[in-house]
Amino acid sequence: MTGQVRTVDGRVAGRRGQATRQKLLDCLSEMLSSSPYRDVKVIDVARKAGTSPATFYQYFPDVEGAVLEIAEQMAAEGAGLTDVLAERSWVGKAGWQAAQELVDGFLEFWRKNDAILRVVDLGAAEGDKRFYKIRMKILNSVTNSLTDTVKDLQDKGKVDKDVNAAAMAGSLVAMLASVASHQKGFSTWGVKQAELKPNLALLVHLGITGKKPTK
Amino acid sequence: MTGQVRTVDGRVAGRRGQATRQKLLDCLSEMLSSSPYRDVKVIDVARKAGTSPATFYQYFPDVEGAVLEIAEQMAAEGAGLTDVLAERSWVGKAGWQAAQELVDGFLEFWRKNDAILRVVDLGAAEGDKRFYKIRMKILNSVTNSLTDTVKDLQDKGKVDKDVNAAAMAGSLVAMLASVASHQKGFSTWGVKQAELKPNLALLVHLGITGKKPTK
DNA sequence: CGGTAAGCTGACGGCATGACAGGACAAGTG
DNA sequence: CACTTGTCCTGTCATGCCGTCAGCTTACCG
Repeated sequence: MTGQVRTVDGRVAGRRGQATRQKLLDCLSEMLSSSPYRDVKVIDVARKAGTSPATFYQYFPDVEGAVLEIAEQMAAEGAGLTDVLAERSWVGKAGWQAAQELVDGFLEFWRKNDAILRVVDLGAAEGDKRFYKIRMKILNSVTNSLTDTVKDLQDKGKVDKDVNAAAMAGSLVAMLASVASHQKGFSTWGVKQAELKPNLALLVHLGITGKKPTK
Repeated sequence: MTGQVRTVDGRVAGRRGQATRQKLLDCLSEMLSSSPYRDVKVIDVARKAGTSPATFYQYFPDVEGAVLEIAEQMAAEGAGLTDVLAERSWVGKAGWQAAQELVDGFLEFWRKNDAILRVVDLGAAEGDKRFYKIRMKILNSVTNSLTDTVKDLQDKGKVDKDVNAAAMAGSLVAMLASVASHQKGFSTWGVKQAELKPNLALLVHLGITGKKPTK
């Protein structure tokens, strides 16, 4: 299904090739964490990986292409977000707990992968299809799960019918993502992480169930 | 207050100088709307402005510097967001209206300035102080106003005391900003703008007042 | 051991960067 | 009108990154 890993000029990559390819990706990842996206140069990545720029171009069309690759890996292995939500009840105290754990898991996931995520976010915001597809892929597990939850509650008559489940879920997820990327901004602003989380959880709970949580 | 406009090498810019400087900024703005941030080159901006790269470097240290300048202008002139909220009541039907108008105004503002805003967002997410200061400046009017509203409702006993007003306001604003940048993402996802807005307004209302709106 | 494909790199033309010195230009002065 | 002054712009240049190619080295296989 995944197909073989191929070089730009069509050869199939063998063991050694895949290793250098991966090393390049790792180094790129590191670079993205330590310097602004705009200043990440192919030559630096190559140097850091102990190889030459030409090698980089053998495996990736450009920096963007490599970033997409990293994001793809993250989306694949990083089920990360999936299990945060599996089959949870949103009624009563369990609901409050679900909201809290969702927030926790989400922020943690974002913190771990912030460098790539903000590049993906930029690409998506710029309207690049490849980027917003992968962004969706990453957020899908959470968004879909939340959407289903809302629909479910609507069927049971616990949530107003005029709520658009997908829009609500998407908005909440967007909020979490945005807050996660700008945590530093919040703290200079005088809001500590510890204070932030319960408020986010509260908003999530309000959004999903329409009611204040019972704690 | 603003001080004189100065060139990089310290001279004060006269009438003609300010004009070309502004032209460069305008062209940069356009460029940012039409091509990815990473690919915006000084030479292109200069060409578009009918001048040379050397001229660009006379007025700005680099592309980042110029972007900050544009953002600063936007923050200054673009009170834009301020009047969306002036002295509004959040009780009863008025509250629902306030929420709707806030969402409307916010999305509109973002749509108008999306190109610069997403670059500012990136800079802020990357931890650049200059960028997140200006981001705060832009969002401050709304955030502060919302914060005050929440505090006010808390004083009147209408909102739980354990809500952190600033965290709540900040989170809601972050949500609006994020959704605004990714509207295209939402639409490929099957959620139309018209459906999005009321849901955002609902969330804002829930967050601020803790209650469902009376429509 | 020879053939084949994978893997890597030196080298190169092309282009962007960023600095400088000097020319063009407007405005004020005697 | 010539002269001065200070602003404004650009030609040019050294430097460095980009992206490609030909060609060399290495690994694998019969």
